[in-house]
Amino acid sequence: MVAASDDDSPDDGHTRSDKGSQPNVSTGMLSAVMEDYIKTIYAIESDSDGRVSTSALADHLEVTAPTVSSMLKKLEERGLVDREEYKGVTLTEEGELVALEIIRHHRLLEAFLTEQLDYDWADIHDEADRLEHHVSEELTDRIAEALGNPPVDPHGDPIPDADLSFPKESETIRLADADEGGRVTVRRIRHQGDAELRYLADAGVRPEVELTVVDVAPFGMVTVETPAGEQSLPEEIAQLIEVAPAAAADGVEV
Amino acid sequence: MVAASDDDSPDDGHTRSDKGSQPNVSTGMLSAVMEDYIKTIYAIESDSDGRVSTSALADHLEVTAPTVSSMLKKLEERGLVDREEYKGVTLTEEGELVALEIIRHHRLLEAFLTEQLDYDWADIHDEADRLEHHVSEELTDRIAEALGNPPVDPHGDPIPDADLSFPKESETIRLADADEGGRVTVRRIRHQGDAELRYLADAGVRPEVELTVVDVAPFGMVTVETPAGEQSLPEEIAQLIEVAPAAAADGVEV
DNA sequence: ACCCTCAATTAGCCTTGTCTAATTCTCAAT
DNA sequence: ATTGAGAATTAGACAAGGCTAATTGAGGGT
Repeated sequence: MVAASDDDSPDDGHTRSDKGSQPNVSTGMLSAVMEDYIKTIYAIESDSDGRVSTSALADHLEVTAPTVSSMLKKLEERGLVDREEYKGVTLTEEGELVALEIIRHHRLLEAFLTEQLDYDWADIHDEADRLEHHVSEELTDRIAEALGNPPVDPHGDPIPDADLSFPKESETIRLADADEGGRVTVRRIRHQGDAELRYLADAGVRPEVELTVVDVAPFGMVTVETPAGEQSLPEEIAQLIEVAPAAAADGVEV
Repeated sequence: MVAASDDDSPDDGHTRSDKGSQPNVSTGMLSAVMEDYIKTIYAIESDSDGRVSTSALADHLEVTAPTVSSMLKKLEERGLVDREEYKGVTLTEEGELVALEIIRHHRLLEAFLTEQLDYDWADIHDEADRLEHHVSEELTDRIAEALGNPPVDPHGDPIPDADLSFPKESETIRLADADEGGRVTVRRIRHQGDAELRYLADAGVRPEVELTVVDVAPFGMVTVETPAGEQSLPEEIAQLIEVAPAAAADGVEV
């Protein structure tokens, strides 16, 4: 009964055949590790234009440069990145699709964890990071449906559609650049680690919340009035918060 | 295990002092593969008393016997199995706890997929098999809570509590042993592959459904009246169905 | 132009989990 | 008691991902 013809387990990146021990090279079926590289290349590409360097990847992925170097060669062979020796890589079209797929998984998982399972907004990253590589497209789509195909995740980051295109984003400015006395709605919180998220969650600053900008100090410290009270935010933090004028964004719909 | 470290010559005490490698040894971090071995050992142990043989594991896991052999040594080192050379293994207490944890993950995931995401009852196995190794205890417990801590999964298999003890099970008999003309409620469907589940799902036979046993043929073919009509089930299938008298099991409580 | 530094790559080894081929052990049948 | 079949284990390889040490390339400063 080993017959199993369509036994697809995209799960571990091991050889899937019976006897022939034929490497799964061809297309499809990336290992979780490769997916992480692709996702990270995409992320770095997104906010620092140009090629992505070996060392930048090594930093983000917390592995050594030689490890990255050899993986980049494999990704190049798979046609997922364009590589120029000693210069770094960029994602190919196909690589970008893979990245978007993973981002879709990740953000929908985050939305699901917060909305259906009552997870704390600032505490969902690790769970989603692990799960994103193991949920099927089927499950992803069902989650999306259960949530009503949300355009953004709990941090306000846009969620690619099933066809992997981003929904239209609303216009935003940095909280650090807002006018004193202005009334704004938090739209998105950019983030890398968990520390800032924790900080903001505790301060009651999260997407959908309306703020009044009380004061912008000379060196960037921003004081805002939240529903929970007044909060002072260091500039580094204020830079991560994207807001829209509260008036223009009336209601809940966008 | 090959040449370097994994020889089990009686008097080869050290060799294990490598500095560079971070031994995840101590308890806690098992690989997904190891978890699969543990889970499978538990499953085989459950319905065929005694030690679990290398070849039985090789069959179930679809790997070769030498692969199993070397893995069993590792599991023994981790204290998860008791191993007797050439005789097979049994789970230690600790190994059993690991197994129960995985079973809890698996069955709660199955329940969640069917109840909250509208998955087809017979189609959840693969998804749960992949995910069970990657969901945290936190997530597992939240899922359990969201479902109201169900005692059984969609196949009627009992779900271990958070403390890993099984809930009390209701008394059942095999459908194949039921009296002709009797009225019964389906309690549980035992299964290994997906084929029988598909068969039964299509026949409208699933847990909670009430059946009337129309006929039990000499060689085991059982004919039942389901809400959807009359169905004839081969003996192999009827043996997988556990039922309780519909009268005795009135309501939902037991 | 020439160095010197630092990033990137190559070389070589490790650990997991898997495989095939060869060997060894067990046990039931003679 | 012996033996032979079949199960289990050992031996040796391999692919994936990782690491350290050594080497090579790219560029900026003088």
